[in-house]
Amino acid sequence: MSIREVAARAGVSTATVSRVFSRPEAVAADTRHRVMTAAEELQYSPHPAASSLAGGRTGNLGIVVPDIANSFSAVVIKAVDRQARREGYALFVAGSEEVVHDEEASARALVQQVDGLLLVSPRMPDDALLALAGATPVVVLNRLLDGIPAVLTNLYEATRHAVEHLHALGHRTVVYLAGPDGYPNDVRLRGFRDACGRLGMEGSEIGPFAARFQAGVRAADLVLATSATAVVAYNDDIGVGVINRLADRGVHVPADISVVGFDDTQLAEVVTPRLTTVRIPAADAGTAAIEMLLDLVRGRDVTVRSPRQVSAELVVRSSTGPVRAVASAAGQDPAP
Amino acid sequence: MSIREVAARAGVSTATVSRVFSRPEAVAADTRHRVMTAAEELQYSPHPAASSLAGGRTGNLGIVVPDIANSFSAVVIKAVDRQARREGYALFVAGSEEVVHDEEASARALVQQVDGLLLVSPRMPDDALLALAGATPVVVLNRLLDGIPAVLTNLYEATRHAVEHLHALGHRTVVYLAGPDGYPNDVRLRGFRDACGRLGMEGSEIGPFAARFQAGVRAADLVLATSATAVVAYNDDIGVGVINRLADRGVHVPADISVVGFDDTQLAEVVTPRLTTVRIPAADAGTAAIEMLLDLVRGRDVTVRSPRQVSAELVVRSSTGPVRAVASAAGQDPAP
DNA sequence: TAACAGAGTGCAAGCGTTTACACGATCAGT
DNA sequence: ACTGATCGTGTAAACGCTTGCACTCTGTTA
Repeated sequence: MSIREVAARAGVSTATVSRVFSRPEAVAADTRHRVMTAAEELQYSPHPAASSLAGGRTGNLGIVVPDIANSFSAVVIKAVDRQARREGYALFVAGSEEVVHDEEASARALVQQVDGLLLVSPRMPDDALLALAGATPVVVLNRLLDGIPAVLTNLYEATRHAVEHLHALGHRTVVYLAGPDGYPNDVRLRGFRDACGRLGMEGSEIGPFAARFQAGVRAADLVLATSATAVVAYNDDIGVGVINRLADRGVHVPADISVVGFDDTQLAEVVTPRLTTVRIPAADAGTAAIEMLLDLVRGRDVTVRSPRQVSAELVVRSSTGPVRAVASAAGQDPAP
Repeated sequence: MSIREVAARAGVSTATVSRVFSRPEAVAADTRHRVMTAAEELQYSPHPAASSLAGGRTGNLGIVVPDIANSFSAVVIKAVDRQARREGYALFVAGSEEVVHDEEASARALVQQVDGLLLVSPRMPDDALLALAGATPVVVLNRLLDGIPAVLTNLYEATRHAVEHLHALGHRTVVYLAGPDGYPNDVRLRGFRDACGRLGMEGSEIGPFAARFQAGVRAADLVLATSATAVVAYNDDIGVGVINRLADRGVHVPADISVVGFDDTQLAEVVTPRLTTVRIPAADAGTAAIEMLLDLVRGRDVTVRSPRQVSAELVVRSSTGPVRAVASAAGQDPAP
């Protein structure tokens, strides 16, 4: 089951067999057929480790994400896996569980056995990132660093839209529930602050929280301790956690408090009330990233291209509504 | 940055350097230190492809799942990834998107570059599975096949409990919404049928459906076309889809129809009404599977052990309730 | 003191490919 | 008929590591 036995059976040299598998068009048609039948009869297929060693290409790609079980990551992975397989690559996956050290270690471990690496919302220091990018083609999703090809979302704008939406509903005091430190949180936060500033709203922040349901549950009580009438949560999981806890405490959404999330997870469509959220097209982002990576791997584009944008947008549902008329003259509630 | 340069710098042979990295205890302490400092100064680390080729071990594990973005799969992957990294293995992930051919192809592609393979709910034919298992250590999750180490859930019993629960609530006509063909669906179905038979209930089946929210939405209308008062859905996604659509059609859960799901996804706790569901401890299952696999890989246990069980259990929430008293004598509703 | 065990190290033969280079054959252009 | 491309194939040297075997030392044991 090595190349030699195929070569012997087909009456050719190992070089020819090798070429049949790597550059078939460089081999005469009849020779090629002879080799291929021999290979099939022997159930031969090239040994990946040997190919990598000799050829320098591994045929593998790698992706490292903050949390595999997180819906956003999972969808990205799925899209990437799909595309990778279609292009004949196998995919390594590693989750950093949000700890920088593991993230770096995973990436470094992978770098030797992949042809390219995709980093999702990486939190490692700039120089670590650059070092990786020096060792293998790297594309990042959700992070901006000079010299590294990136896929970004227009989350800054989308966050502003979310805040404007709340403003339009009459909210004037609003709180942002921060997620784990890093680019994705930063850009939301900037968008939030800038929008609040521009619109003259009173915006405050609590956190950081883990990007999970339970963290949202916990956050809800902190929110109630403020005078905010609306909350912008780092992601849907947190947002839904907030909604749940608010319900337990008898606070109505959106009548008493409005909630908006991020990601447009399946969750968002399914909770009661349905969650207003900023949709981030995870699958598109994943696909865009893997495409850039493949271009890079194949050396198609040595110049580092400008970051590619996928566009997030606010999806308005039922978890946001007009602020309760506290001492307002403009009461417009119909009598029951 | 090859072993030779490290050897030269440390004044030893390449064999010694190799041993320092593979069996450090076989090298004298001072030599080891010399080698390690040399390696660090040179930023050396062994080339995986070369090690695999020469040593026959890859240091990689692989997992193939039906759908990466599905919450159950994602949690399994997360648990497996965690454990694998902890043990020094890198992890390949492949999603079959529920198509048998892709599943087989992925598994076969991986088999050459891993030391062991974990298949989650595989649907490939028995002989394909056995062929794989002949080529590399294989553990399956959610499938039973003689000679292949497996991790199973006591889903048969748990399904029975679900049906008994419905029976106790007075339901007599119940429908099962099937998921994709395969072991996981089979065992639910058997449990369902047997329980219905035993309890004298009228049980029917519709499907198969894709294991997704939208499929559940679609299924809901089919359910309403029957006279069933309760539905057992293949998983939470479908169950939640059903609930959603029923709500849209003005049918109340659980007042008019009861719904139970499987998996105890985050979704289940968050929808309104909260979903009664059979909890399958995905993380435990993943961990158990990877542990078996590692034992196998390390040759600790050549005898194929009996399938390991992780235990599913019914979690009763608000989506199941007493059947509506149609023409029953035992009305017990308090007047409003 | 001889014999021997064990620890530590080096030598060198692989592991299964890829690919630069060389070679012969075929073919077009002159 | 001669030159030079072009095509198809073979030869053989890597690629970077592991490991069986042999060797040299130190101790131990008798």
